[in-house]
Amino acid sequence: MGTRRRGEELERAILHAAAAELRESGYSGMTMDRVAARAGTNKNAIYRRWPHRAALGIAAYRHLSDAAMPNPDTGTLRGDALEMLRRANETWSSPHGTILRGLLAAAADDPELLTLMRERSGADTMDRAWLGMLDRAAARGEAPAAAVRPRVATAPMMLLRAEYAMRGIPSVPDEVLVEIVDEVFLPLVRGHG
Amino acid sequence: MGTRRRGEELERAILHAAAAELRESGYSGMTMDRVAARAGTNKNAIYRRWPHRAALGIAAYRHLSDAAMPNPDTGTLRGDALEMLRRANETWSSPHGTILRGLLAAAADDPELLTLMRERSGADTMDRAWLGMLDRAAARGEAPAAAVRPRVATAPMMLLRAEYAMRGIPSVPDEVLVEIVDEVFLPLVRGHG
DNA sequence: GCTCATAAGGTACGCCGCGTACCCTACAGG
DNA sequence: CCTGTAGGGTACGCGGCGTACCTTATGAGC
Repeated sequence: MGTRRRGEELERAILHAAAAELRESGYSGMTMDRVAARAGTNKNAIYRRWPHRAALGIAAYRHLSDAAMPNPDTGTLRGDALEMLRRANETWSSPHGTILRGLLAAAADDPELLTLMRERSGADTMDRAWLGMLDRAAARGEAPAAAVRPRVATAPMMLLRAEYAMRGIPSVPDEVLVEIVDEVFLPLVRGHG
Repeated sequence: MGTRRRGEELERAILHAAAAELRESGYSGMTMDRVAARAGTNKNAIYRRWPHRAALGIAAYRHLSDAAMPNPDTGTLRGDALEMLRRANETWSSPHGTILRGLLAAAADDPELLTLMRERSGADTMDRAWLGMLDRAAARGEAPAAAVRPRVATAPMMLLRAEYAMRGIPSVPDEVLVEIVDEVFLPLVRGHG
């Protein structure tokens, strides 16, 4: 039977299969044998490309989510912040996020993987978006200029992340997001005046 | 040879061995066979008491750390907060903390284990300590009464936790703790006026 | 077209770790 | 003294990762 796949085509097939496994079984359930079987190939082809399961997991996750970065502009700082948190919450509580958390958990005792993850999960982009948002609010006179600081900008996402880590899993209720904004973020911004 | 250990004695021996393995190899390196060998017994005795590795890990961790809860009273809110963060940072960056993080990572996709962990890791006690601290500050007139809220009280620890999750591992530098206090916690409290 | 290095496919295997089964042996308590 | 219970010893099944080794297609270069 002709047509033996090669190079890029095969690579995409593997990533596709790995992503599907991730979706269905999470990272801890993604086995190399099943990925190989599903991609209609064998483990050799995989190990020739990625050194170990974790690397494949990360690559597949990236392939799975090319999440566009939000940049809301509701006109008020409160609205923008809430919107950002809600989108993040949606992303993280989706199957997507479950996978991401699984990966993170697996990477927790492997610094190398952790940095790989951070690079590829767009955390930096996210932080910059928050800072930009704060900056626009300051320009509108809605926030003191002194509040435009990384620590302030990243605080809400940090809190959301921590909330996920605390609760077992699925989704953080919307009230919590509102609390983070109204009881922490906005007072925090105000407090910098 | 006489003296075959039984019941509680044996149980303690197992926990002791498991704790030692945790210390030396972390959770991911703690194998049942080695725990059994080190305790001078066999896996049967272990599985008769704990249903799986994770349960033993948690029990051993608890056995390992009966961490006393701090309750600093430096006279200022800033001093108290910094002290609390520093102690937490010390705990978490010690071998102890590494183990705890390993356990947490392992428990990440198992809600049952997560709740078990939370119960036993004294997170609630910690939160109450922070709230008490805030309350005393309010009583001294150092903080507005409106700032005495759980979300506010737990924010610094949440941020520290998130900081650990972000960076690969070991210890969060002291400057970060200071930033959390000066750029987030204190402005946040002030902002509730 | 032919040749040949290269990459894919097939398969089996080593290793390790978890959890279980089975049988033997000490020991406590009646 | 006898017996049930719990500990000890050992072996094993299973699954998953990563590796080894050989066979087979394929496309690039002559």
